[in-house]
Amino acid sequence: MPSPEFRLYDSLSRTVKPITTTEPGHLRLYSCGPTVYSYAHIGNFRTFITTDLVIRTAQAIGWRVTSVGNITDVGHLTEDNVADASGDDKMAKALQSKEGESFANVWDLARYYANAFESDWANLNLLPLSVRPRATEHMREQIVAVQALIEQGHAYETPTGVYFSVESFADYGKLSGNRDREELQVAVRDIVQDDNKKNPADFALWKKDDKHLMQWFSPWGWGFPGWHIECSVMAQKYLGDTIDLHGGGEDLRFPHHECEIAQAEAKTGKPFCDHWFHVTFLQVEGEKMSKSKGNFFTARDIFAQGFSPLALRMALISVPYNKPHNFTIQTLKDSQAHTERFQESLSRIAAHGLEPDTFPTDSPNNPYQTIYEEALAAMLNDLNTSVAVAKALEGNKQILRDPLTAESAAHAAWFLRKMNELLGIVYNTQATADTHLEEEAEPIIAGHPISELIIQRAEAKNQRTSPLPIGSANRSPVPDSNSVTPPKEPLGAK
RNA sequence: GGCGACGUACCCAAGUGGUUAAGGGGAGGGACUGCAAAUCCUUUAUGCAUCGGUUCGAAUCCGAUCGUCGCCUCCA
Repeated sequence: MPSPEFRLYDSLSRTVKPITTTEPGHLRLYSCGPTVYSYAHIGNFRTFITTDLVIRTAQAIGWRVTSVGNITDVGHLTEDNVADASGDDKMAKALQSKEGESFANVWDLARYYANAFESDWANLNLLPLSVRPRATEHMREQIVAVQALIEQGHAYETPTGVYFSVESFADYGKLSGNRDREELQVAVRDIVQDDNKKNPADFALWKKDDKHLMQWFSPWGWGFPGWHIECSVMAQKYLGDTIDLHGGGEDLRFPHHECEIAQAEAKTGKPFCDHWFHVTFLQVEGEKMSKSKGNFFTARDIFAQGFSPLALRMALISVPYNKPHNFTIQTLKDSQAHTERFQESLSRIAAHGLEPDTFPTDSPNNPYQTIYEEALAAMLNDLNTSVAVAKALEGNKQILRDPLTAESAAHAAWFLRKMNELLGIVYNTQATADTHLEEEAEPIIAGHPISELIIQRAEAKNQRTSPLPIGSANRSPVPDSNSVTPPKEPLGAK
């Protein structure tokens, strides 16, 4: 039986098109992960949940999925296009911040936040990825790739580092539309000019810097890799030269993904990836969420206000991934109520001796079959989560209306299992004792609207008061003892 | 300058040419209850930013206009 089409908007061709797999029924996808210099925020998770939904939807139509999502645990420069070596390093900066005081060094800091990230990941019911590579553990591969690019004439060494030559790769700009020379100049408008670069748009593959907090020895001396090289190298290592699908936040489209394409295709001469998805940035209470504004929330901030992780998950997917989504306290409250109604169904079903672990995987003549199929069809149509969630609620409403018998309870259990496999909003199958929330939840919701907290926080920020009203409560300044290991001497570290 | 998204009821939001414009929230009415909460039932857009066009037929396609927003810079 041919598998149904899984249609997804492709940023490269700018059309909605079916996902094709190199190997029939086997999807290989790469999703760009976070730089772990702080706790991941809800906008990060909109992106990661989108990848999770791609995986779940693919599995729902019987595909095998090999998923790779990196953790960037190298600081890089805050301004990656800046050619001089004076830019600040994200992780070094974090280490110098108030919260960073408790860490002995950047290695500890990265390890702590990477662990926190994986814990949030599980709490939000995200499926484990097949491979979760870290940049620091793939230094050799990155160095080898840079060497290859130099040998092929796509890269050159300068006194400050190694740069990729944009002119050597004709397709540079095909993803972002920054194709001609002049447009490119504007796209990278704020760069600091470095006379060592042949072209202002050339980007760093390796930075020479023997003062950097994280450094490795290379054929070009002590230094660290450019930001873009890790992803294309790790994607190709685990998924092959050509991968089926690649995604990330919309900010990564340019320059990050554009540079990944250039590096990967220049090196192998083969297409790197034919299908790209980008997740639109979240807004919060009608405003752009950004670090500089201080109105962003970590997942933990939301949990600390008494909202369940599944409620956050549901709120984040209530609007499709590629549409503007204004995240509000109202949506979060609604989602919390819906989550509780799923709980109600689960406990009624439990009265018939059925627990999620024992929910049937098969259920002939199930009256909920149609609703499930409608939800699946919505997901296959460019991840229409609004409709899929509506279907989950519709089915749940019917369950709550039904004075359950043993038979109808089994039908309901099947439905909830299938919806949960597809959307992950009914019950958590990923959280374990290791991923407990660090603090007991605060009383609740109504008295703590996020909108108020945003204002308080912004005011506090303006007045430079400390501690911040949000986030401080659940941010243990002292890392868990088991999450900190002595700084591991990495391969080639000085 | 480049790339892109959006404008549907009080609010969020689905809708990819064809019978009565999903779903959720809110609000009104009702059932249940000693009262309330919860729950259940029910009502709530002759209308889809504006104007023009294509069509037997358009919220859906095309054009123009107005408006809002995002990314390209730290950021997913």
